[in-house]
Amino acid sequence: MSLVDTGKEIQPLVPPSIEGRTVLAKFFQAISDPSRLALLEFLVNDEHTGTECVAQLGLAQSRVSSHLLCLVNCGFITVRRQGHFAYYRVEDPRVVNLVSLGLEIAADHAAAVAACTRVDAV
Amino acid sequence: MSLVDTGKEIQPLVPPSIEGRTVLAKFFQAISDPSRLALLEFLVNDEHTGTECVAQLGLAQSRVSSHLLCLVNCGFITVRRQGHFAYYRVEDPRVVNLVSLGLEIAADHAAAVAACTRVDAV
DNA sequence: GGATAACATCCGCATAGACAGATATAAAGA
DNA sequence: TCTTTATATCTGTCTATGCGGATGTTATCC
Repeated sequence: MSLVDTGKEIQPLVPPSIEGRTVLAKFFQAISDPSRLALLEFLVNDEHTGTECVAQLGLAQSRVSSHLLCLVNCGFITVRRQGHFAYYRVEDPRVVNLVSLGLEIAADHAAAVAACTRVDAV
Repeated sequence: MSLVDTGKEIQPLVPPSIEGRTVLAKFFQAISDPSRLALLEFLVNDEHTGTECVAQLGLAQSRVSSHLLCLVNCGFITVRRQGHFAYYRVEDPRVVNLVSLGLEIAADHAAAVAACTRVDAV
């Protein structure tokens, strides 16, 4: 039951339960980190191994591995294991739409977003 | 220049600069909190004052005020000030599409998302 | 003007999470 | 088997951020 484009029908935008909202919040949190966004960019057009992702980001291998597993768990990328390699890539086209739409909205408010301290305005 | 539905053209999904990715990450982080998602749900069909939002969420007024300002800064809701009241609501229809699409994808991976510790898998 | 009400900001606290380094696991090759 | 390589997990540290309470600011009402 898609909630997209339901027009005037009053449907819950987010789950009414605390559990449901927590899951949705965690889902969005997966793409709330510059390193994980860089991984999405790197994996959107091509499949890459974990080692290639480490080289691309320049972060510790342990950190990149955790980021990749997080993105897999939350459904942003898939992993294909072959031998002792893990090949990651963005497979769900909805992910591209989601991030692109976010970028489009964020671009309209870039200055305010950058200035937003998010909690306890300085 | 919209990046949505560019088909096969290779366009950056996320900004190539660290600054751009940081802004996009902060933007998504605004909807990475159950309380702020509850506010979006509350404000998507009707305009409400800050006091009404406090009553709806059951959190401290200071906290709800910070959440609302965060959502305003990041472009998720708008505020209309009249007298000593502030009326908030979701005005940009893209916000509804963004959150709905997120919910749709998250629902397909709900169990894994809930289990995801996001960092340092237990 | 003084009191009240609505909202914003400041403060300290507690926890979540990003990070690097060390270690564990698993597969491939000598 | 032993070594090497690729990936995953564990540990400790530091910063970010959600929280309530206190205070500041502005507008309305008496």
